[in-house]
Amino acid sequence: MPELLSQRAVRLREGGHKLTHARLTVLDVLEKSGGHLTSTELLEKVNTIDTTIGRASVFRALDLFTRLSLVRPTYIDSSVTPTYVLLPDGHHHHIICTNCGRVIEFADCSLIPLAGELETRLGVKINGHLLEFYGLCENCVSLAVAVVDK
Amino acid sequence: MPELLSQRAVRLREGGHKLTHARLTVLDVLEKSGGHLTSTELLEKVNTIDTTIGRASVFRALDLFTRLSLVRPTYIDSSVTPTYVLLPDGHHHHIICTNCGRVIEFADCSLIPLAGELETRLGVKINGHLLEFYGLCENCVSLAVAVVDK
DNA sequence: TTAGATGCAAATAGTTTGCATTTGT
DNA sequence: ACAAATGCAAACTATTTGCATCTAA
Repeated sequence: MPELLSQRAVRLREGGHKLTHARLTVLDVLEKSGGHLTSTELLEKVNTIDTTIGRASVFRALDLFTRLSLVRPTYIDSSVTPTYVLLPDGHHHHIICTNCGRVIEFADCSLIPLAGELETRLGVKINGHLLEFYGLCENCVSLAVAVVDK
Repeated sequence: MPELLSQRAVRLREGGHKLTHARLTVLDVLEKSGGHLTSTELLEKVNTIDTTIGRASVFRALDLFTRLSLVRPTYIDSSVTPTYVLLPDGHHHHIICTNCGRVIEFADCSLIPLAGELETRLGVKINGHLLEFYGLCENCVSLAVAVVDK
């Protein structure tokens, strides 16, 4: 357990949730790993730190963190188990490399005006959105160029 | 099984894959549903059409379709099982009513400049995107207002 | 002190695999 | 004809639940 509380731990407490050993350990592992862990990987890492923390608590922590938007499950390529990413701020999107599966996050998105326009034009009320770009990451672009160059 | 082949079925065949009854049925269900089915929902719907189609074939079809980019697993809200969306054929996007499940399509999207900017800033190559808005459709907005008015 | 959280183990859900059989081309 | 795909059932993996106990506030 870390001595000083991370921003996210503070948000946990402010949400009226207890800062338990299990939760803080899960959060710590996520923060140190940079995210993109499957629940199984997470469980393993948590258990190398503390063998007594149970499977269920890890899942319950993930569920809670997701509801609090501290974390978000993502699905890359055809894999079936989600990987969990830390959400640095409330709003970000992904560029997914269709070659190597790498996920790049970016924060800015220019959709608010579009959302507003759709609301007035179609009479709907928009509360959120999902935006993902697909393509090649920097590495895979280079590889593709290298292949072409041959 | 639909009498005339959808665009996606054609792409399947062009990829050298057989147009089997199981695959066409899965595709048909996906296309008629507007997407966002979990594997379990999909399996159920497929089995209301044809009881003899097995679990495994549905999963194998989903896997194949994903590799061919006909479909993509996505996440909405905090649910843990992916839902499968059809990747758009032409260029259009969805507004999904989170209350009644209605899907509204719209064509215009202002993402091309953003994509271009990301390409230069991050060194990636962007080939496509998935954009969905979540909210309330016109009907459900009215209902919500009615409730508030009481 | 006590509501909320936990660990455990058992139950359930979701997915994959091996193999004999069938089917699309 | 025959490679590819299927259905089935069993294996496997991932997640959830019930409950007695513990712990952070």
